[in-house]
Amino acid sequence: MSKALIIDDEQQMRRLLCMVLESRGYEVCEAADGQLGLQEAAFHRPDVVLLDLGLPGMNGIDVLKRLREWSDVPVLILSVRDQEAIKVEALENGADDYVTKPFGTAELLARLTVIQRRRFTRQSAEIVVGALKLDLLHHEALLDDAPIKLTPTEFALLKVLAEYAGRIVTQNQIIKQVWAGQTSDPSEGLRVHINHLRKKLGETGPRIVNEPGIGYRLEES
Amino acid sequence: MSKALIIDDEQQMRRLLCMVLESRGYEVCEAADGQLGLQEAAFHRPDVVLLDLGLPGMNGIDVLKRLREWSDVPVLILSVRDQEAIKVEALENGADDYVTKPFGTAELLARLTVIQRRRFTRQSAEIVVGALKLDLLHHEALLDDAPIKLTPTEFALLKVLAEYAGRIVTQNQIIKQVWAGQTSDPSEGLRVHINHLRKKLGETGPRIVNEPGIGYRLEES
DNA sequence: CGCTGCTTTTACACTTTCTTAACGCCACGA
DNA sequence: TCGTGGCGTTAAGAAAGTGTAAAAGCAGCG
Repeated sequence: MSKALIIDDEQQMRRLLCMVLESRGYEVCEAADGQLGLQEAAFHRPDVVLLDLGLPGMNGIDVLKRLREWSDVPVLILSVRDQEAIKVEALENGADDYVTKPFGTAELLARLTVIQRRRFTRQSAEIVVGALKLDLLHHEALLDDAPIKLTPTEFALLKVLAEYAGRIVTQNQIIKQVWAGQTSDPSEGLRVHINHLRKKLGETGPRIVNEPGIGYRLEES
Repeated sequence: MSKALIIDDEQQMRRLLCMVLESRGYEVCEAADGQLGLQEAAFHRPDVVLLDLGLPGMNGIDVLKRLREWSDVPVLILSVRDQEAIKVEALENGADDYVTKPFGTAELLARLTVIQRRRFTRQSAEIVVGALKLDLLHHEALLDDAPIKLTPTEFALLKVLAEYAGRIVTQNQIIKQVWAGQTSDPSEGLRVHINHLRKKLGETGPRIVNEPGIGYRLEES
């Protein structure tokens, strides 16, 4: 049985979600604001979190960031419509998916199932892209089963690209995930690290393709 | 069942619209001038409003503005030909679309459906229009599930059009959203980017239709 | 203190994208 | 029939973004 945590200030919404989730066998706990939500998450260790972005007090995005400092729990965002920018920001900060209020219960449950499964598969300690294998446990990169030497920054960068292999990763996303919480502005230096990575990946490994003005994409060669 | 409110001073027109709408299952109420129209809107809370711009007394635009002070209800403008300036003004003041008298009932009903649908279908960071799918998170455009390469400007432009798919977007609205906060005046260059987009969308994708003097509309093909 | 490995900065050539301008077309009204 | 205005199309220069190399900071460590 999975444990779910609901973080939403509206009691009505909490009750609705609670009923829906319990009817599907979830064990549910609730929190009425971000502060409480973080405490509950730390205490109960839920298997999935439903987070309302329109919280009073602490911003929903901030709750997400704080949560992501120590937890990989799947997070489903609940947001009101017409907040594209905020939704994208939430996804870039580690949210797994979101639904827009008002939502159907069928859709809600479907998305919950998907993000729990995805998180489970993504949690594997290896990421394989063609001839490249990233061993997250041992912090090791293998190319054709031969280890290649990567600096910490290069490894983090390649990890981000490999997680979304085949898809575009925005420069903002890269910077947020690789240089999280740092003061310096590495936007210029990103190009240099990409350059180093390309050299180390050589001909046989995946290619790092640039999408001008947007970001990069890792492609099997 | 949806409720529709007709605001038009010509009784003949009201009767025609009434018949068309009722035959499609709408519950219809009517108002003969702007003042009454606002009262009816407040009282009956219609799901869609059909507003004639050529009203006696209160200007149609003013009715729209007053309505928009408290309501998001979709508004379809009824206007006569050769009033481009007024149509643009209406669209930029929150109208959702317009039809030009005389109009076909098929077109009228189609537009009504489109403007009512949009408000409920934005469920994810994806926008889907026929064979086209925009992935806002990954800044990626898919046509028949195959990625197509768009420049940043093209992507932003297509995003605006796709958000309002089926409805008209004025040139000003486009420019405001795509070139937000920039100094240069790209009003001339808009045509060029539209041209590029049309080529990349090809035959299978949605069509970008021009409404002379007003703006553009993205239509499923 | 100087070495070493990593990161960041700087500089410049190169590529892609954006803007601008020009021209032809078409619909419309005088 | 001829202007006129709005649009589609094309080409070229301007601007922005990218690849690459080299040097300059910046820790840790003998």
